[in-house]
Amino acid sequence: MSYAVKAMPRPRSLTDDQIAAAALALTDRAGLAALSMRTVAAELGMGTMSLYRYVTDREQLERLVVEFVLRDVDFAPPRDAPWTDQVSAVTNGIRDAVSAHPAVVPLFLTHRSTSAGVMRCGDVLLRVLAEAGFHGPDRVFAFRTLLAYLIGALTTEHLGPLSGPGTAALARLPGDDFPFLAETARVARSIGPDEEFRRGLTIVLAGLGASP
Amino acid sequence: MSYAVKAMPRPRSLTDDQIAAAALALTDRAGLAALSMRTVAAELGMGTMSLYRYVTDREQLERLVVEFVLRDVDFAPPRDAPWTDQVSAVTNGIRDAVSAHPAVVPLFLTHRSTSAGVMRCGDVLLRVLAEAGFHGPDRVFAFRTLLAYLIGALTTEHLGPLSGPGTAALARLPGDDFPFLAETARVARSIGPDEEFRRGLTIVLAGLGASP
DNA sequence: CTCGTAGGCGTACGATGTACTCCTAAATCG
DNA sequence: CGATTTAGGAGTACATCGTACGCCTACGAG
Repeated sequence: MSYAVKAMPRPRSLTDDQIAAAALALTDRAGLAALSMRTVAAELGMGTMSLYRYVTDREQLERLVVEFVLRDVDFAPPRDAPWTDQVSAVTNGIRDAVSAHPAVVPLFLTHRSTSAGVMRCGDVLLRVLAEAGFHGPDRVFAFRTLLAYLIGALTTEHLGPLSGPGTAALARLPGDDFPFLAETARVARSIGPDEEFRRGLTIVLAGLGASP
Repeated sequence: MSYAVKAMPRPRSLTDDQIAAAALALTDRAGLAALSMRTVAAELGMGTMSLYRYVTDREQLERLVVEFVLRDVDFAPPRDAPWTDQVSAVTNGIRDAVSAHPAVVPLFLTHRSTSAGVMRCGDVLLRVLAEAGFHGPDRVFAFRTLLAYLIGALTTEHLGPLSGPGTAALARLPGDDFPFLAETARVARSIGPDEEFRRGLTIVLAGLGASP
């Protein structure tokens, strides 16, 4: 051990961001089902098993993608605006970043609790709520309600937006089986996803404002 | 063709319900990851490919499970109660049925738009909203917001209830990185999933009541 | 009893995640 | 400058998945 104690050969040729970008590009282009170790490795121009030098798991690969998408979120809620506007800013920022890549929405659900980016989102949101006067259990309920709405809205938007084919199929139903569903679907077809999300968020915020 | 026009040999030995019950039992016992064509067939005591006589797809298998779980929902909202109570009754009924089988929650997201049971839930909810005076786009927004909350709450509850290990891990964080998250997690540890769901629903209902 | 339908299932194929093992590129130190 | 050492790159292989295909046979109607 007299020499060569610190040999650091073959520097890593890939950064996490390069891997995440390749995986995200692939997913955007061919859908989440096309995301696999083999396809990502191919996208990076390397052998399948080489990818395992940079990533221990398929799960960690997915985490990289989640982190990568969330990095574009702007976390600077206007500090002197009403707290509802601040919550709106943060929530809309997250939603805009995520729904720019619809195919990866399911990954956010799976890795919700193990991603630093997701936790940063949560922390910012909780800070706004704390400054708005939410404390103790009330803050927990407010936070989880917002989170549930955000996750649910992203999910429904991803696998069946109002203006998409699912709603169209419902509207085409003969009115007998599910009359209200059919009628409402006809109204819903003309509503875009942005308006839907913002109106829903307004409803939740109104509910939050009613209690404290 | 003079005879044997109606030969119906070998009657089906399995009902949809039997298949769904077997798949559900398996999933409850061993988790959603253990649900596969082979395991369900084995649970039913038959060969793998025999299952395909009753089910065209893995997807249809999952739909059977969804339908089966939803059949236990009681759709009889108290007709002379305030509409908020009626919405609560329906929503809580769905949530109770689904969260009795936590492992299948992801299936509800995947098959949300292709299951008769799910559509029945939607129709009942829309009827209550219509009778409460919601019309046109307002009804759409109210419906989708409730749906988003329900789906989001089920999801978050499934893969990380407040009283679970995820929250505990957050509470153990050194306060430096995500101070609000850590502090809030400490408060949240003592909140049960039932209370969380009901309080969140109350918030959403308050928001719905504020607008019309 | 006969016959045709449809249930039961064994085999096989492509895709997936990943463990194991090898070869070799390259940075550091003598 | 060359030797040494460590880590990157990759081929092979295996278990598991969904499922297409085709064979055999149980069974009920005639």
